[in-house]
Amino acid sequence: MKAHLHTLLAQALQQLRQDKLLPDDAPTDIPLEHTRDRARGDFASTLALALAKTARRKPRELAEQLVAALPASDRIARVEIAGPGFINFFLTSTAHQSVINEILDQGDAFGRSNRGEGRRVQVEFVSANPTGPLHVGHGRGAAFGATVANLLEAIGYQVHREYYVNDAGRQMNILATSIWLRYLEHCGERFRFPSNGYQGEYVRDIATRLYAERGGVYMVAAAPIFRNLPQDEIRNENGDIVIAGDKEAHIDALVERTQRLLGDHHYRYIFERGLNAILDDIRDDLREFGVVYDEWYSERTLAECGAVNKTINRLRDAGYVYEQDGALWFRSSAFGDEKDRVVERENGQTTYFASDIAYHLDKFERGFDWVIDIWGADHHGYVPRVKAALQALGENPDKLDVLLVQFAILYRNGERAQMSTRSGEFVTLRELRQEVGNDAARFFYVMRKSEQHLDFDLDLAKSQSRDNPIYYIQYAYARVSSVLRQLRDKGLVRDEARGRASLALLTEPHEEALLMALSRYPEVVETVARIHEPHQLAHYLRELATAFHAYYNEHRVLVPDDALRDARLNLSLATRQVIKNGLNLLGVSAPEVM
RNA sequence: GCCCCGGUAGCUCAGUUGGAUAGAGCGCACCCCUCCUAAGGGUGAGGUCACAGGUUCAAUUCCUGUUCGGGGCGCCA
Repeated sequence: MKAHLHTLLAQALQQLRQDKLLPDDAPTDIPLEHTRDRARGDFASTLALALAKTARRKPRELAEQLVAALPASDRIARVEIAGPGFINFFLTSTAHQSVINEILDQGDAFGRSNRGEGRRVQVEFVSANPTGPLHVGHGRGAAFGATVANLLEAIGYQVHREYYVNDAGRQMNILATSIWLRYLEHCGERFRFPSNGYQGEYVRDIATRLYAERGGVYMVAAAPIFRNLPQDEIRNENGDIVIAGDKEAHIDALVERTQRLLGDHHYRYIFERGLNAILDDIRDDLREFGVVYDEWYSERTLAECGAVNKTINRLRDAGYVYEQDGALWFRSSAFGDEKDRVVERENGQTTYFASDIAYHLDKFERGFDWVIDIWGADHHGYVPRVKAALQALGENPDKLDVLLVQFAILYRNGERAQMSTRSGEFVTLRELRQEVGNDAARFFYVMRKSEQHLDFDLDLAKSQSRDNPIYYIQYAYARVSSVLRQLRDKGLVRDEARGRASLALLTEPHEEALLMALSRYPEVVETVARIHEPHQLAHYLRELATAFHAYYNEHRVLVPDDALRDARLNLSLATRQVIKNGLNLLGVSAPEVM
């Protein structure tokens, strides 16, 4: 409908241009939007106001000429000029009602479009280090990323969902070492666990499984392991330092000792066992959350195939690498970054940043038209250097969009609840899903603008009332399903064709309001997908549900009049379809019964 | 110090990229089931859109500055 009006206005604009009523340099954009107030029609355009300046004409006069030049349309009841020069369009009832047929014809496809024209876009999200289970912060990235991907798919992009697995580097070595130490504890050895080791209960679980599978083959007496290591930092229960030390140096030395004592073969095995256990857990967790990937991309394979070194060489060849203090630096400041960045350390190891450049170069070389990264907001300072690197490598940094997601803070009984009561660690995504359910979690995570801090109210997410938007929306869906069951129980049969022939009977204000809401859906999807703001879809669905509940409360669907009943059933089913389509994009289920 | 995000009703937040009288939910005060799920609907009170300038026919929206809150500024990942 909006496109139709847009075409009409474009033709009118063209007409005025031909009649030399406008200068050649007049703007060609045509503003058109839904009105907030129905008294001002269905759509309003500020075209005349926008043209007034360059044309040096009175806006109202221009508006009159534009309206006079508008081609006739049977979908428009009348056009009014209001205020300083707004052009207000009032649609016919038939035009309002026709959206029902559109929805019923298109079904699950209603709201989808081909704006993206099959262009390939990669969405990389979550990508948490595989050193432990996902926590609630990752959950927001997962829900947001999955929804952004769904939305882009809905508007015609070919979407590739990817998880970057940081399976190389220091953190993974610390994990392998932690597992081995817990394994030794399981074997009966006693020692002080390193303060910078992975303390989580899941590490013990992996160690216990390792013992069950392999027995005592990795057993080594604890005492020599810790001999002559740099002093660890030791704190008491209150967090006060009891013995000062260098915990970083301690853990690094411990990792080295672990590798030496175990030997390469055994070390690799424990490393792989830990990595796989955690990755399997993350994969299961996300799949249960409705988040599925096309690819799990390994950082290690990048290094192993020499891509990291090759990338550094390419940067060097381009003249953006220099040596200083024994390290190799990338001159990112040449591309707007605030300072240069190390790509290879004094000890010869490449940095995480170097891997990331290679990874992003690889993304571009895989031929994506558009690359989207979804990161935690704490990584925002990282954006300029990645873009700088891409530019230095001759790629177009504008093809990369980085979307930042702020933290989610859990609240229970009005108080912060970041820590799990059971383990004393960060609440995991799995615990959250078990507590509030997948639907509420998916919905609450995307309810707020991503760059806004999210206060996640656990009590609200669990409550079954109007306060809880997810129940409120799902309830609207279930109500329509319930009406259909009632219809059957009364021995009545729905006649869709009769309903379609009787749409003119839908003249109640509540029905018109509902029709208006339904007709907005395709535009909402398109806008929300384009600007990556799923929260607006969540808000739209609540508004749609509000319109339906108000209607349902005021008028009966199952009336004796066959024609009216079938028309209302079609309207109700169209509403149900749109709710389902919208919830589907958000990864939320639409239950038949509640 | 520099960078990013935010400041809108008592609370939590929207505001369709600059439009007409700034919205919703909760909370508060009332009202509505002989009737398809009251897990619902309705009425009312509640605002200097942080502050000060600027651009514009038009600013909550864009620009500059100030202020308050959150986060980030490693040869960590």
